Amino acid sequence: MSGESSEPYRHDFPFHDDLFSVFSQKPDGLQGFDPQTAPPFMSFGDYLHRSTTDCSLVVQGFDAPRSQPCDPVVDGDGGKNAASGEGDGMTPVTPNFSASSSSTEAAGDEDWGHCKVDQPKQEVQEEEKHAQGDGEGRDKTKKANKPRKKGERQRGPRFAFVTKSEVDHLEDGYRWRKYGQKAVKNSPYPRRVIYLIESHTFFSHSLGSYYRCTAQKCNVKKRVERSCQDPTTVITTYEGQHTHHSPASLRGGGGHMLSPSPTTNLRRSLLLQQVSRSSSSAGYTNPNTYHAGLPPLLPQLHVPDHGLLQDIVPSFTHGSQR
DNA sequence: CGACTTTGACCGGCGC
DNA sequence: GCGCCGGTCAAAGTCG
Repeated sequence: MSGESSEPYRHDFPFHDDLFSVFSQKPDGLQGFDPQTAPPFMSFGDYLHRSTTDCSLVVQGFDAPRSQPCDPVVDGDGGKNAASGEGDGMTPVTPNFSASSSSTEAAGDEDWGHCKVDQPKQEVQEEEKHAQGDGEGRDKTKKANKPRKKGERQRGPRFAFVTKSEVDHLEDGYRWRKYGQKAVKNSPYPRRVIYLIESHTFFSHSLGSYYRCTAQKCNVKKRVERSCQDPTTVITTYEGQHTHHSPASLRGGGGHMLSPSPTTNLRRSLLLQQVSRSSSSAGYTNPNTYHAGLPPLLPQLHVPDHGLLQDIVPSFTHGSQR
C-alpha cells in the first residue's frame, strides 16, 4: 500500500572488517568487499544479498539423511572436529567450504534446508481474511490456504551465525515475537539441519524456536536452535530483510541503542569472550572458538562501556555514528 | 489491557 | 499412498 520506501532496509551500522576478522577466511564471494569503500550503511545481510543473492556462502544448510544421524557428513576431516573442540585445532583455511559448497550450494538459492516458504501463504491469508471479514473458524482459515505451487518458493536473503551463549535469543535491536517452537519427539536425530559454517559443521538440535519481527509488513523471521554437539552453541538463522529501521536505532541515536538490561551484561560478556578469543588467537587455533560467531547485527547491541570492546577491537565502534 | 509466550493441532512437502 | 517432519497457526496462558 501507500508507497513507503520500498527500498530494502539497511541496518544502522556500518560494515566492519572486524566482523570478518572472526571468520577464518572470507568466503570468495565476499572478498571483494571493502568496508572502507562500502556504503556507510550496509548490513551483513544486505551485502550478502547483493553479492550472492543468498547467503549460501556463509552458511549452507541441508537436511541430514535420516539414516545418518550425526554422522559427520563433511568431506575431509576439518568440520567435525570443530564442534567437538578436539583435534588439531582449527584449520584457518577451509577447503571443505568450497568443496562442499559445490555440491550443496544449491541450498542457498531455492532450497535451503528444504524449508518451505510461507510468505506467499501469509499474504494470501491476509487477503482472504480481509475478504471474508475476519476468520472465525480456525479450520476455515487454514483450509482457505491456497496450495503453493511447486517451485514458487521464494525466500528472502538468509544468513546464520553461531554464537556461544547461554541465552537463546540474542538481542539485536529488533522486536521479535515467538510464534512457534518445535521439538521433534521420539527421534534422536530427525531431519536435522546441518550448517556448514566455514569449515565447520553444526547439527541443529531437535528443538527450534521460531520468531517473527513484530513490525507490520515486515516478514523477517529468525530461527533459533542449539547445536546438538555443543549445547552452549546457538545457531541463529535470519531470513528476509527488514522493511523498517530498528526500533532501537530510532530511539537511540548514537551508538548505544538499547537500554541496559540485566541481561545486557551477560550478553556483553559473551560477546567479549568471543571477540577476544577470536582476535587474540591470531591463527585461530583455539578449538573452542567457533568463528562466524558474531551476529551480523552485533553493533546494535548495547554496550554500556564499549571501551572494553574498543580495547579488543579498536575499530569496532568508530564506524558507527560515534 | 496489551504484548508476548506457550503449546497442541494443522498443513504440505518429502522420503520411503 | 503413507507417515514423518518442518513450519505455522491461533487459543489460552502469562507477565508487566
